[in-house]
Amino acid sequence: MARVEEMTEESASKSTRTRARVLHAAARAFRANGYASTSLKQIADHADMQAGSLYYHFDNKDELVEAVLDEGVQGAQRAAQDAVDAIVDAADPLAKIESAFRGHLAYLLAEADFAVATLRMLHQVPDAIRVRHLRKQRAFGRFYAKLFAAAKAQGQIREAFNLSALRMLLLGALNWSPEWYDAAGLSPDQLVEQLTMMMRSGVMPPQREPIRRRRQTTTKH
Amino acid sequence: MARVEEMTEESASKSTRTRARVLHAAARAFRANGYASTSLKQIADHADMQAGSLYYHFDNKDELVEAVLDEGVQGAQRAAQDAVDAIVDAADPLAKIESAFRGHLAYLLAEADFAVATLRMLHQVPDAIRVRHLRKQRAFGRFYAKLFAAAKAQGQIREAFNLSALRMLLLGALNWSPEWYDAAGLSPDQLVEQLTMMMRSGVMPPQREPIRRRRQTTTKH
DNA sequence: GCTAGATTCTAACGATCATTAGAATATGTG
DNA sequence: CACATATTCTAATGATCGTTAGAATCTAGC
Repeated sequence: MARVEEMTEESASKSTRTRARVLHAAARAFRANGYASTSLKQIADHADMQAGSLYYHFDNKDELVEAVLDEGVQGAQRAAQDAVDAIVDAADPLAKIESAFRGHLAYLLAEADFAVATLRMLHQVPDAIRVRHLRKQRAFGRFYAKLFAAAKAQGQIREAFNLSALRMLLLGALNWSPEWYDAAGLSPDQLVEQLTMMMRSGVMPPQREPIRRRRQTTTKH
Repeated sequence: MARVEEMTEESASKSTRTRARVLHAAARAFRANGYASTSLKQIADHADMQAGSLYYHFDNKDELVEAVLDEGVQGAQRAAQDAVDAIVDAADPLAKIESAFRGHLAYLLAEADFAVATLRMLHQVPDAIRVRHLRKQRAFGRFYAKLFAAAKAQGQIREAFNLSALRMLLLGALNWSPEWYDAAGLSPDQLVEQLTMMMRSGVMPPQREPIRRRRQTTTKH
C-alpha cells in the first residue's frame, strides 16, 4: 500500500527495501518482455538474487505482477491528482485538466517502467488480476470524468462533444506517447502543451468566416 | 503478400485457404493472450487442427506471428490509403487526414483481431521480428506525415504546432480506441468526428475576446 | 560471541510448450 | 480405380520455467 519511493528509504526495514528492489526489477523486466515471457530468473538477475529467493517476498509470480500493476496505475493517478490540487483557479476547469495531463505524462515518462509495464500487460495477466486492475483503472477514469464534467458545466466544452469519447481520446493520446516519445524533440511539458493547444482551440488558424462544418466530405461516387 | 481476405475466396487453393484460416485463428488467440502465452495448441484449436499440423503452413511460431503483424499494419495502412484516395478535394488537406482517420479506425474496430494483436504484441515478439515490423510501421507513419505536412503547407495548421508530435498524439488517440470502444455509444464514424472536431477547432465555444494564451498556469506557491 | 529469527541459496519437481519425424489419411489426376 | 502428392495426425523429445523444501547464511539483540 505504501508508495514504492518510500519503501526505498533508509528508515524502512531491510525486508521492505529489498521488496522495493524486487518490485523495480520486476517492473523493468515486465516492461521489456511482457508478462508471460518474463521469467522469475530475469527478475531475480535484475535484483541480484536467485529466483527462489523471490518467494520470500512474494507468494508467486501473480502477486508480484499485481504489485507492479498497482503501482503503475496508482502512481499515475497520484501524479495527476497532485497536479490538479496545485491549481487554485477554480473558475478554469480546463486548466485543471491540463495540469492533470502534465502530472500524468510526467509520471508516464519518468516512471516508465511501472507505467508502461502496466499499460502493456493489461491483456496478458490472468483474468482475476485483470478484473481487479480494471476496477482501479475505472476509478482513475472517474477522476478525469469529473474534471471534464466540470469543464462542460462551466461552458468550456461545446455541447457537440461527447464527454466520454473526448476524455478517452485524449487519454489515449497520453497513454500512447511513451511508445514513441523521444526526449530529443519536445520536453514532456511541451508535449502536453501541444495536446492542450489542440484541445482548447484546434489546429486551424483563426478564420473570418464561420467555421465550415462538414458531416460528410466529398468522395468519389 | 496477398490480402488475407483474398486468401479465403473459393478460387484460392486449399492450402491457401487453410493458411488464411490459421492466420485468423492466430490473430484471435494472439489478441486475447499476447505472444508468449499463446500456445500453438490454442491456435490449432481455433483452426480445427492439431498443433503439429500448423508446421505444414508455417515454419515456426515466429513466422506465424510475423504474418499476423504484417496483416495488421498493412491492413490499417490500406484502409487509410483507400480512404484518402476517395477524397477529391485537393484543396482541403485536413479533409484527407480526416478521411484517413475514418478508414483507419474502421479497420481497427472491424478487423480488431489483427489490428489489436499487432498493436499489443509489438513489445513481446523476438527482436528480429520487431525490428522488421517497426520498419513497416514507420512507412505507415510517413504516409500520415505527408498528409500533415500538406495541411501545414496550405495554412490549415498553425505554425505553433509540432507536426510530428501532433501526428503521434492523434494516432495515439486512434490506436488506443479499440481498448475502450464499445459500440453502444458512438459509431466509428461518429467517434472520428469527435476527434476531428477537436482537431479542427478545439473544444471551446467561439469567443469574442482573443483566445487566452497561457504557457504556465497559476499554481499554489 | 551466542542465539533465534530473518533472509537467501541450492537443487530438485512437475508442468507446459515449441518442435520434429514418421505414420496415416485425404485429394486430385490419369 | 490407382497412384502420387498434399495435408494432417500422433507421439515423443528437449528445453524452459514456476514452484517448493530444506540447507546455508546473515543480522540484531542479549
